[in-house]
Amino acid sequence: MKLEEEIKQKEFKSEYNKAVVNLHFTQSYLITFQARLFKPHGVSPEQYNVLRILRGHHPEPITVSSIQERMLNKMSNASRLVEKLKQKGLAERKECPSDRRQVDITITSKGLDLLGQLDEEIKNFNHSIIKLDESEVKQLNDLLDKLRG
Amino acid sequence: MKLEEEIKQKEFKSEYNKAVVNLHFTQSYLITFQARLFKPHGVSPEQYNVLRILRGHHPEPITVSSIQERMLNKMSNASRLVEKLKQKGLAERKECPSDRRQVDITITSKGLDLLGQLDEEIKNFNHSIIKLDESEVKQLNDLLDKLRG
DNA sequence: AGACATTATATGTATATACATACATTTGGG
DNA sequence: CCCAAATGTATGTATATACATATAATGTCT
Repeated sequence: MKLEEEIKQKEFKSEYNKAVVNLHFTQSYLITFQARLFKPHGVSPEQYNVLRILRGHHPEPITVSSIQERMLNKMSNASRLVEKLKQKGLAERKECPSDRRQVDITITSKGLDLLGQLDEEIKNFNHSIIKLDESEVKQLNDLLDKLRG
Repeated sequence: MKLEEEIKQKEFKSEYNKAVVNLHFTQSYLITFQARLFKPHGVSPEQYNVLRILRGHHPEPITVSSIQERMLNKMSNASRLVEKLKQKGLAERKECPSDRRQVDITITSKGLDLLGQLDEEIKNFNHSIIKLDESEVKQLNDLLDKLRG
C-alpha cells in the first residue's frame, strides 16, 4: 500500500522526503513482525543478530568491540546484549589472555541449537514478508547500498 | 558502500535475507544522523514526527488515537510523546467536549516556530543523506511501497 | 435503566538505543 | 621506567518501542 495512505498523509514535499519516512516506516513494519517471530524463542531481534555474529565466528571467540562493529546499530551496546545472552545460557564470556581489557565471547551449544531451530523459520519469514520478486529485491538492495554512499 | 563490507559479513543466504538486514541497517544510518540534527533543538525524531502531524491538522485539534494512526511506529505510545511535547510548551492538551474520553491536542505557536526553523534544515538534510538521483529515489519509494504489499 | 462490551487514554515493565562517563589495562613518549 | 594518552568494557541516564493492563467514558442490548 502507498505510504501516503498508510500514514494518512496527503503528499510529501519531495521524493527524498518520502524516502526518509518510507525507510523508517518499512523498517518498523519489518521489526514488528520479526519481534513476534522471535518472541516464542525468548530472544529479541538484536539478541538474535548478536547470536548470528557469534555463530559466524564459531568456534573462534570474538571480542565485544568486534561484535559492536558488526551490529546493525553501531551506537548500541554490545556488552549489555552479551550479558542478556549469557543469562539465557546462549553465550559465554571469558577473559582474553593476551589483553586483559578484552573479553572473548563464544556461542554455546544451546545457542547453536536455537539458531538451528530458527534458520528455516527465518528463511521462510524473509521470503513472505518481502512482497517483491527476485529481480526487484536485488534492485532494492542495490539502491540501499548506493543510498548510503 | 556494500552492506557486506559495512557489517563485515561475507555473504547473505539470499537477496531477501540481505534486504531485511539492509533495511534495518539503512534505517539505523538515517536515524543516527536525524537524531544529531534534532538534538540542538531539544526534540527527538519521534517527537518531531508528532509535531509534524499536529501541524498538518492545525488549527484543528487532533486526538491522541489519530496521532497514533499517523505515526511511523504504530505500536508506540502517542500519549507519552504528547506529554513530552507539552512539557516543552510545544503542544497543548484539552479535554474533548463531545467525548470526555478523548483528548484534543494542538500545536502551540512555539511548536510552529520550531518546525518553521527546522523546515529548511530538514529539506537539505533529506537531499544530502540520500545519495541517489531523482529517478532512483522514485524507484526506491515504489519498491518499498510494493514490498509491504 | 442496568449489565456488558467497546473505546480512548494512561501507566507499568522489559528491552533497546544514544550518548556520556567511569574504570582498568595497555601502549607509547620522554 | 614512569606518566599520559589510548583502548576495551561496563554502567548511568534519557528516550523510545512493544505489549499488557488499568481506568474512565461511551455505546448497545435486553
